[in-house]
Amino acid sequence: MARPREFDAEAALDRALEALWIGGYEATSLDDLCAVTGLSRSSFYATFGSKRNLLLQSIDRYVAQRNPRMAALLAQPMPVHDAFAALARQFIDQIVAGPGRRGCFIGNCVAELPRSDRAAQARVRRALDTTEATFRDALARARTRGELQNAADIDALARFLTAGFQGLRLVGKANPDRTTLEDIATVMLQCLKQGTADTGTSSTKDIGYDH
Amino acid sequence: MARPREFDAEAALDRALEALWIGGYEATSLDDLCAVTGLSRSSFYATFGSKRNLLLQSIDRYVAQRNPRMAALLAQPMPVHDAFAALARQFIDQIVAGPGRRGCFIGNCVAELPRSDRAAQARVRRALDTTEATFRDALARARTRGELQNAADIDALARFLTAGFQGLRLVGKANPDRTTLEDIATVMLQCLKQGTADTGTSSTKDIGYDH
DNA sequence: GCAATTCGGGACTGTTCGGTCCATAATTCT
DNA sequence: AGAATTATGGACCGAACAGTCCCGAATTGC
Repeated sequence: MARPREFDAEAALDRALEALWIGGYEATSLDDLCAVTGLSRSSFYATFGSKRNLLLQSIDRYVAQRNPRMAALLAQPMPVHDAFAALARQFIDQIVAGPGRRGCFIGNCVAELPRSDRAAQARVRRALDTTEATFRDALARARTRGELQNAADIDALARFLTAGFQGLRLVGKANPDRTTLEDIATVMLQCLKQGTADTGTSSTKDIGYDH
Repeated sequence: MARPREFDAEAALDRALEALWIGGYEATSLDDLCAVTGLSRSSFYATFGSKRNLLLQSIDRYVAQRNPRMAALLAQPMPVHDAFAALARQFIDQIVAGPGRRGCFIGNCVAELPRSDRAAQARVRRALDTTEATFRDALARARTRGELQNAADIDALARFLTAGFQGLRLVGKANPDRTTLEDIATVMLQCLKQGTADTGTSSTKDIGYDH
């Protein structure tokens, strides 16, 4: 019994997320957000409540979009090391090509948002936890496949990889140099190499990048 | 032949840097900066030129202050692994205790500053290069001491550690949990363990944290 | 087609932003 | 002492900020 809304709220959220991702929270104005979403101010407030609320929704949206894709990539039938190497390669490709040079949205938020903003801090923390859990699942599956020593601390590895990828993407944002990023990834993923170190191809450099 | 300035420009820069570090660039206003430095607006502009210029100076100042301290710590007479573990421990202590929960100023800048800001991007990139060089020096010295296999790729290790510490501090800002951070550090520093893996105490967990 | 209801454009608000400017106070040299 | 010079405080500027509001337009059920 009323006029239906003329826009797709989810699509608007996606575009707003992208704007926040590229520009940062503080530096992106409401006018910017309205322009990129195509919404008027009233529609914006009716849909998202406030700029801050949009940020929180954007964080959730980012996780909901990206995490499944990452999980799917890691679920491919290949050794864990290779799976994580594929993930690293994907990030590196995006960074070098350009579109990935905005860093990780979560990482950006962690860096920019003040400690005083409890709600936002909780969100980003949960986002990092989600990544960590996804990594842990992949590692646990690898262990049941016998790829990791049983002694291997899956929790610690997952945490390390979460931080490691954040570091990779942060450095990549400042310095989008393929060689540098591949160096980082190579050493980072050494921790996933088989315990039997004499596989013949275990130079420090070799994780499958063909350069 | 004129009235001397009544404040210490360097001390003012230090306090301004701290404010930018805590609050971020966009979220810190000129009024904030004047308040924390004690300067009036005119003195501020006479000294720093502009807010943006202050940011650039702050980045340089941060590097000039922190890097020597880090280099000194890594130059202590101990195995490289232990030296880097000491560095990690220091960061973790600061994060858990509170004052380190602002993250790394350079990392924050990388995350917040837009790609379009070429000058600032160049500065932070140089800052990361400085860290990398400091790490590389420490690793090179370790190699001459015979602590690393000659095959070890010093460059790659230095780049990895640069990214790794950034990741550690970023995660620490969002999740200041000692155990999590020690997990990250433990795995991260595995790459510095002696090639002879059977030193008896080489569980994944053990890098000297006494918890 | 008419009443009810909701949407959306954009004008509007008070505040804060980065930056400028000037009158005054403080200091030095002669 | 007085002229010259410079630092300082704070008033001031136009622009941009996040958020509010209202009224015309559009769409529904009846």
